[in-house]
Amino acid sequence: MDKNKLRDPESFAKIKHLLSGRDKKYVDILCEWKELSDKYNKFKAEIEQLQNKQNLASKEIANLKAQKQDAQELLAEMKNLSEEIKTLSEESKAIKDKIDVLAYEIPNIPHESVPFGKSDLDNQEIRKFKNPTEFDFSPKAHWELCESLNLTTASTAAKITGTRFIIYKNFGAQLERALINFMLDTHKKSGYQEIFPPFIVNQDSMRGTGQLPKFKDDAFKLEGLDYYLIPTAEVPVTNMHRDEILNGNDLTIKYCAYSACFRAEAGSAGRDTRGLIRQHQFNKVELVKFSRPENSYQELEDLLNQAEKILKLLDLPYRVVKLCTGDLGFSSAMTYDIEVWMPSYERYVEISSCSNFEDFQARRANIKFKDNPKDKAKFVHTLNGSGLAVGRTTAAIIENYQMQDGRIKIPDVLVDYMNGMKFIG
RNA sequence: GGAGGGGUGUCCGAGUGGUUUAAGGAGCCGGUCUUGAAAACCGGUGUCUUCGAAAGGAGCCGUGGGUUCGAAUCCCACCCCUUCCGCCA
Repeated sequence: MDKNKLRDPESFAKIKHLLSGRDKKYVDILCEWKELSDKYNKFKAEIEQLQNKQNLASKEIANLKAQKQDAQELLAEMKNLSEEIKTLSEESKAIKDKIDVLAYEIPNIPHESVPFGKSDLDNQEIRKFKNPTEFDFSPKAHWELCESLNLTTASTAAKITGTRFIIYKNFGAQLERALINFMLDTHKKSGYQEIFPPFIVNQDSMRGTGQLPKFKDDAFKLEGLDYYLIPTAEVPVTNMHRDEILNGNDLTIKYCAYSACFRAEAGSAGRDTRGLIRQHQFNKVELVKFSRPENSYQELEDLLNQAEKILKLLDLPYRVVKLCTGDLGFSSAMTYDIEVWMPSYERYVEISSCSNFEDFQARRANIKFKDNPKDKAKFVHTLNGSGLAVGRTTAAIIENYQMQDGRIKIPDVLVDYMNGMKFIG
């Protein structure tokens, strides 16, 4: 939280207004947080004054001892002072702990341009690419096609692991792999540096990008260890620069990374149970940027275009929506979702989420930059977006590219990645 | 998994209770000298938080506790790096 913005009454009012777009309760938390912060600062000032006294006396004691003089009186006095400081420190630490807990409860402040709204129904459609696919036969759902073409098996996955896991087989496995390579190659050509990160991270990393402490039920934690399975490559890749001061000349830094993603999906039991749409483990290619604050919204537009490029090259119908305040993720200041047309659902389904976190993650992860060694370090802005969710892309291709005879046409850009194959089936 | 060594500023590195205001060196910035450069010499050079108009104060030697009037230094726990052994794709 930027304290300078809270100090100015006008911008404080604005922040409260924007936060209320998410939920009124956050305004209360913010106010409580601010009150405690002020209180804590007063404590701290008082303690520091006493510490100064202590430091000065300490030197005097050293001098007295060096000159073999008696320091008993001063020592006794300092003992009392030491006790006093200890008591005050304990009190102030209790306040600080409360402040920290509250701080992690407060979501990012939505950008001014984010539409106010309660749910995904209030999201704003920005643009559309192609019209929903029309068929002159009755199209099948991807889970049916996967079954008939022997591309996946959910039942075997259920045996070896459990529900909401999938095994890709044969050309299904190959299509998934082809898409990963196609996506990474495409992003790399656009200047994104390729990263292959660990799929397990520590608690500090989960905290740095905002997954913890608030959303711990959504994550898989390794038993007895301070390790978590990553819910997205955003976590390891953003945290690569945790506790660093970057050279301003190196910005904007652009990364792309493939990873498996692991999500407990707490609270979504029963939704999208069939097919590839909602799994505990799925593949994703992620785009991550570290930007100068003044450029971050232009960078968001570019990031969005980069993600859209994949769908355009695959020639899949999609639309872009701007999320409203009520649908906005906890850490994000502004988010565009890209939704692909899914014939079996007869609606658009999220396939990418592109967000500007401004300095929200940078503050938690302590990522700064400076142009000159003598400058004061400033927080970077972090951004990321899926480019794209691979499993959902596979599903979208299977459904949108299906033919009456039950075969699936391979999108032109993928033919080389499929060793020249033009159809599945 | 076992045994050892280590973590100090941008880097190397000294420092085992009190002028440590973290020595010294390298690098970097500025200056002197020089036709220019190098060398030499002189000066400067970490970061974060908070109070403050400023001066200044406080914190930071891997992290968190503890002992003490006072901790880089002593004690406890943890993390990370590294070497050797074991295991292993």
